Amino acid sequence: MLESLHSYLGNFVQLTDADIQMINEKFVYTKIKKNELIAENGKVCNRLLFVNKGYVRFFHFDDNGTEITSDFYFAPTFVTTYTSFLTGLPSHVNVQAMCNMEALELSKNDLNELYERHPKFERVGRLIAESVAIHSEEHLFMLLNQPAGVRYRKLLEKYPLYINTIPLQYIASYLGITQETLSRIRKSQL
Amino acid sequence: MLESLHSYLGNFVQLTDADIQMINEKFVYTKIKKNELIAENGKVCNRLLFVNKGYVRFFHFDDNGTEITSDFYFAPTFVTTYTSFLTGLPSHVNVQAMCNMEALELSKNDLNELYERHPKFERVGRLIAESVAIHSEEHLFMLLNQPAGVRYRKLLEKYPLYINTIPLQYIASYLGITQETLSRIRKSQL
DNA sequence: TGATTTTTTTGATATTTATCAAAGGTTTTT
DNA sequence: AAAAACCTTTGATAAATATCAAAAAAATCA
Repeated sequence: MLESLHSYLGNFVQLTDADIQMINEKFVYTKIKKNELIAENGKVCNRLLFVNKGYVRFFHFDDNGTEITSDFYFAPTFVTTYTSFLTGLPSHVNVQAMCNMEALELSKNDLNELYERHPKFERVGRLIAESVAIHSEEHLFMLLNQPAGVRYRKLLEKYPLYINTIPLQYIASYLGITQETLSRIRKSQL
Repeated sequence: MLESLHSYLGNFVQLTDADIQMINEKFVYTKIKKNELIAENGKVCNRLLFVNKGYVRFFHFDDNGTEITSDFYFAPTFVTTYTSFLTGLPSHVNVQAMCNMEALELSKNDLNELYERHPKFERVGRLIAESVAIHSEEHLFMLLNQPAGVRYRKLLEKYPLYINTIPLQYIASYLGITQETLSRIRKSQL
């Protein structure tokens, strides 16, 4: 578990033994059950989780009360409600574990302490922020001006391992369509 | 111009005289004409611009050859094709100046030198990356599962000063609709 | 200013997608 | 294994949006 985190961070910067020790001290092992909410609408999110197995779903309710899935993050990855965590404002999304998961948790205070103590972590923070920005830009591009069937095919190409295991209802709103429409698209593409 | 950059950066970190001098040395003044491309599809983008007046438009062509506007950035702001600049891969978008603009330019090499020399800039980089991530998440949320009229109204609320001055054709694809539809929406909301 | 080009609007029609209701499947729970 | 809960599919219809073509309006240029 910790090794998985080390190797994930190793993609961004080179870690010394001292760094690794600091990491091991700060991150706390947590178990999260399937469907549990990692972050909640209306509450400030002060957690940063490193998830090394499974995936999470981001969702919220639109003006009509319809549940909208806005994002998925697949392990190995950091998970937090980015906007809330960064700004300290209440989150407008929920984050839900889609499987029983094990994770390593870091509080916002501890993260800031890492930032203060070592510029290397500042760099990790920057690189992760950059990857988040790229991630959501990709989602954006997929949504813009392509018919739903094309969007679905692109999603399949991008996450071939996952899409067929995620309940259809969640994928639908991620693509900006209803479940019924996605069901028909799937059928038509067999 | 430089003062505007200092004050913009001052929102993120406290700058010392030495920092300011370093900034003044690295950033180069540039003029950019209306409609000029700041970055181009297929080319690697190695520029980071600080724009303190006007705004830029991001666009690309979809599979049918239709031009899609994917983003706007309004001064004062940094502008770059984020993904290309960060990854070193060719850009898949074009960035176009929407007015005659003046800007301060920083090369990727100089930026990296700033990062190496001073962790403070690493932090600025992180904070800017974070704000970019938030920016594109907001666009994403707007697109997800709301009828076009609602999306347009939200856009108006968010950028009241700008939307009425941006040519309608560009706003349309940003909202994920055609110009004709946007024209009708505008009419219906008078 | 008048001519030219670009942008926006309008109309008619086609296509895509949503909605609502109900029936089948699957999975989970007891 | 049966019951309950949940998820997916199907059908009929309505609503939203796209497309194509042309006219009107606005901006730019000579």
